[in-house]
Amino acid sequence: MPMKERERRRCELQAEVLKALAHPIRLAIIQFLSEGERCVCDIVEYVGTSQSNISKHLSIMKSVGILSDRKEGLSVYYELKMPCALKFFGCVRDIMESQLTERSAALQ
Amino acid sequence: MPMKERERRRCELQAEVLKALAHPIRLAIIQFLSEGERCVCDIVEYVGTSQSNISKHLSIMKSVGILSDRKEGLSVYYELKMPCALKFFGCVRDIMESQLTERSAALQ
DNA sequence: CTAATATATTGGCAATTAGTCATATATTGA
DNA sequence: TCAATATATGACTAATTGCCAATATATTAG
Repeated sequence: MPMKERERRRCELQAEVLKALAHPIRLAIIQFLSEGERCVCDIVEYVGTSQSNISKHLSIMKSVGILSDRKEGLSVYYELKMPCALKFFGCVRDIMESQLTERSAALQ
Repeated sequence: MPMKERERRRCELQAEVLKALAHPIRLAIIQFLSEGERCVCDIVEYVGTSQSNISKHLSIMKSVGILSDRKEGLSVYYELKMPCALKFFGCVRDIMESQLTERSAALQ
């Protein structure tokens, strides 16, 4: 039997959050923020791309609730609101590793 | 200090896996497969889009190791290789709910 | 071999996304 | 008030993604 409308909407909402995670720069930011809140200038230095680019990625993650921000003087500090994301990355890493294992096994 | 090259590559690989998760139809398929392996025809019926569309989504997920497949006669059965994904969805749901709470609080 | 069925693939187009550059906004200090 | 600094936003382009329709491939039955 076909899926329910309610289920469909739930998937759409989840996909929005996941899309906001699914970018290498945004993952790097999350990784960096896992150590604690940081100002935009430090994130720019760490990731190594333009300030406007970082600012856009931050606003994408903030808009879905992954990050929160706090202004202090000229600086804006961002904080990770989704510590569980880090656990998940371990799971993603397992997938990647088993993939590598399979690929190298296929080469034997 | 700027992030290391190795770290950058790790983020790129992780982003590939996350991108393969970050689509409403693909999440619906994962949800469906969490109950056990299913053939393509059943997935098509459950999700309710074209067969070619489902087939493409399946191949995207298979290519990054989220799914595996097994052929039996005319049918191809897909299986979820990433049970941890389901745990993560609980975390995503928390984010979504706290977002809703904040939004409705903002309306008060 | 031929027809029927299940699945995969291809081409083309519309929509979305990522990045850059330039500019706007906000805060602070002089 | 003015200059300097940190961050955000808007316009634009290039690249990517998602979908459909049509077609290709593979398996089985007869």
